[in-house]
Amino acid sequence: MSILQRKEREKEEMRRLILNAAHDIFKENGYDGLSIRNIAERIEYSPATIYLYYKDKNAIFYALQYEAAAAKRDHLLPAVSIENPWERLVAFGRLYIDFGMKHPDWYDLLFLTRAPMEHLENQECWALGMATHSFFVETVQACVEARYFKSTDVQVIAYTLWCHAHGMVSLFVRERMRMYPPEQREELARKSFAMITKMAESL
Amino acid sequence: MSILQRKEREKEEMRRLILNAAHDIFKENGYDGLSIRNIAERIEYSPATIYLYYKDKNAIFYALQYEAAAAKRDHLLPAVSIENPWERLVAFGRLYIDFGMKHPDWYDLLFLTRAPMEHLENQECWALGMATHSFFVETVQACVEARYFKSTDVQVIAYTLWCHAHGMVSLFVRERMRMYPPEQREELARKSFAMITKMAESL
DNA sequence: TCTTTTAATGAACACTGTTTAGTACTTTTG
DNA sequence: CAAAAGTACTAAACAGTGTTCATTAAAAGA
Repeated sequence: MSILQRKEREKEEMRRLILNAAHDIFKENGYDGLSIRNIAERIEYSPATIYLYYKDKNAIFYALQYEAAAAKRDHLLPAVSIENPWERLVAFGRLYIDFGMKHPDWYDLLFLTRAPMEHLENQECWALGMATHSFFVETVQACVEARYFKSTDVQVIAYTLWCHAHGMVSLFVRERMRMYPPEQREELARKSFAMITKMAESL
Repeated sequence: MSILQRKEREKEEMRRLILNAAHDIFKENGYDGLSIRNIAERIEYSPATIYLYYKDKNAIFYALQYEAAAAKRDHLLPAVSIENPWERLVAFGRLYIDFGMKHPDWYDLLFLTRAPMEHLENQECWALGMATHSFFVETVQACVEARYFKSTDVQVIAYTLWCHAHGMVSLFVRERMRMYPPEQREELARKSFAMITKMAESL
């Protein structure tokens, strides 16, 4: 039976080898610069071999997306341990935006890339993202229960805050802020975050 | 001299013929389904001919983006004539979101597609977009002057509102709202818009 | 009419994702 | 141990993509 285990382990190692190569190329050249053929070249196998370990390029995309989701979760982790719900919410928001600004490629992969989501073959990634999202919603819930807001509609509050943060990051990532000089952009983002938190206080 | 005029006119007609074909294919199959070769096939010319009228595929992308910007401006036009600045601002926001929801492909082209913006060869489109944006900022300015807000930082207010609207539309367009059942999504967007306007009132 | 300029294209190049037939090696079976 | 079965891998091909260039056909100017 051990021989099957070894084969299984080797298969897993090969999958990792491919994914690591994909990850490196993605970091160097973005998703546009990532092709089955340059993955194959980097790991010194033929392009056809990759199809023995991943169904198609989408499968590799999904695997990368999972890595991005894990990186995002790790980035947001420091907020989890904050006791006070309002402070936790603010820290979460700040870290979310920080993640997007520092890792535009990963944010892109998670939220901006047109992906064939309808098949939801990407269950693990979706589950991970949902867990993070749930934590966010629960924090809003805690704030509501502690009467930090006048409104009690948890879903709408959470959604509204998320839209604002996502809007900021995606306008930044996709370079749609050219009307503001580069050095002003981060300041604007900071001020806008301060404004939305102030607005939320009297919500 | 008239012969040169005719040539110029014919050149312009050919550019329109190409762009109309591109526009049709884009509407039918999205930007992914748009290729130089299927444009050529539709207008019954060889692919190489297209390069006599457009530098490359990016040039066609820019031309389409301009059409999208014009469509957006037209969609927002009804708000312009509203006298009261606050009502004008609310109408503008509502129409902006409405445009994005009804024409996801165009919104995509304008704000979500990764485009080589750095060369800003797309001056006309940028100018058109800026004009629309300026109108928005001016409306915020008018609201500030009429003391609809406590804050007087026009730029930050405008940016914050834009981020929220853009966040809503882009999460919708890129299908990142699967945690909410489809019939709930529009309602959530409506409620969130109501919430941000209420927040803005006491801003 | 002859020459020059212009418009259009066929064919090629260098890519892309993906499939398939066939080879070489490993494991299992007789 | 040798033959059969199964597995890992790849070369080559297919159908696409954007783009370039030499060549041809037509129009314009002399």
